[in-house]
Amino acid sequence: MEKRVIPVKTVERLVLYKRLLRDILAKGESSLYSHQLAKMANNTPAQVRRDLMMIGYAGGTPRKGYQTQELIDRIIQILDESKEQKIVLVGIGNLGRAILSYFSFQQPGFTIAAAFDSDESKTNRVIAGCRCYHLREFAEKIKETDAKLGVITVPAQHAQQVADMMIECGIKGILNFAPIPLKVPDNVFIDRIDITMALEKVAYLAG
Amino acid sequence: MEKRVIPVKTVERLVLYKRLLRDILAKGESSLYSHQLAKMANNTPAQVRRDLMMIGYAGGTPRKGYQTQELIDRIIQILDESKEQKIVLVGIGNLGRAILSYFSFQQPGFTIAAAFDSDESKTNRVIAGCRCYHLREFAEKIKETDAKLGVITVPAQHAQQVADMMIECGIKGILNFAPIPLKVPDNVFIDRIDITMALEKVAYLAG
DNA sequence: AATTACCCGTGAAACAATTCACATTGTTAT
DNA sequence: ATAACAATGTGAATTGTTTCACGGGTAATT
Repeated sequence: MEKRVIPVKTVERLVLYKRLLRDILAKGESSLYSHQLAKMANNTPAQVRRDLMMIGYAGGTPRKGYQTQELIDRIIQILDESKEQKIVLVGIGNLGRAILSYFSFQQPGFTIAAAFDSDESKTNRVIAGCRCYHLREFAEKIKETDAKLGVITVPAQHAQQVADMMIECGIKGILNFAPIPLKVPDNVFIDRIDITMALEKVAYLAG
Repeated sequence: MEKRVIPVKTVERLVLYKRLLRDILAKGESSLYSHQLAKMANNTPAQVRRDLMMIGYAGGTPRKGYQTQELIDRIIQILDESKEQKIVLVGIGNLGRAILSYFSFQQPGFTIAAAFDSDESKTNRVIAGCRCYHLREFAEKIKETDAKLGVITVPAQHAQQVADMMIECGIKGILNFAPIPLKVPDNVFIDRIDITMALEKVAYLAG
């Protein structure tokens, strides 16, 4: 019985659907059609229905659409947001701080449990409600917090060793903002957000 | 004679290859094999060769590999980095400021020409070398700078109207950090970086 | 109650991306 | 020289993703 039957692309859209559905619900719409969700998600009704099929949801009724709340519940159940996810962040530069602020007062379901840097001048304080430690305390703190997710916002040349350290300490999922791909074992999931690449891509494709 | 023959995925990898090749060159390696580049890019030799085929490059020699410099030049030529790209950014919050700092003292080829916000307390000053104006000056300043790319770092509920304004003013490529898809005409290219979605994805796939 | 219009669920088709596999060719070793 | 090798370039096969199209069912209308 395995779970990786849901393609990554579909997972991405499910996260989006969940947010859009919450907006819908907040507007008082207790039901909706696939074409409405598609319009908000910038895709097609067929895509929406296919995605819901992927998670084994067939609770729509032909003329009435889907029940907003029920659909949200189902997606949450699939994405398994039962527990509050603990995150650790390494690299308290501009981007690291921005992410700390970003998550401090939004994003239910996620808490950044601790942040780390190798620069003493950035540690032993609290930024956006998050305690900042020196890297040497990493192993210790990660045991205390039991975090399973890591965010890397250090310069490229240190990213791999930070990832290695995280994995060593039991981190199972990493979001890497450094502009290089990192090597991780198969049992660790890693995703990269490369802002410069995104801009170069936009520059090229806008040309 | 059109250019959109290169798939977006390939463009992304080309940007990466370019950076990796520069590192290679800096290390004094004047030539390399597809499998070496593949290892650094976390993909396969076949993928590398296929990507180079997409840009019409066939300058490799069977036993000797590719000439690093020549390959870099070819990629740069395809990505067309001849001119310095002017960018405008809207939304001087934590993330906006982080991106301003990020680009101020790195990223050759890109300059953030101006930044904007609707909050008076954030404007009329210089952050990371970038002048910050009130949104009402947007149209005027964009004409002065002749920027063609825009970055959106405002909250979700204002993102669409900011995009509309950008397009109105002649912006052709947009990088959107707000967590909702935006509607833009076909002649404008838009890409989205959704940090929360990325984290939710990592959380799910790491589970 | 029959008719109409609409929308869901899904098999099949179309399309896109990646990987395979091999002919070709330059390099090295004998 | 010649043989053995190693790497390229690419057609074909495979795998993954999106779109099409239609059967079936539900609600509103006549």
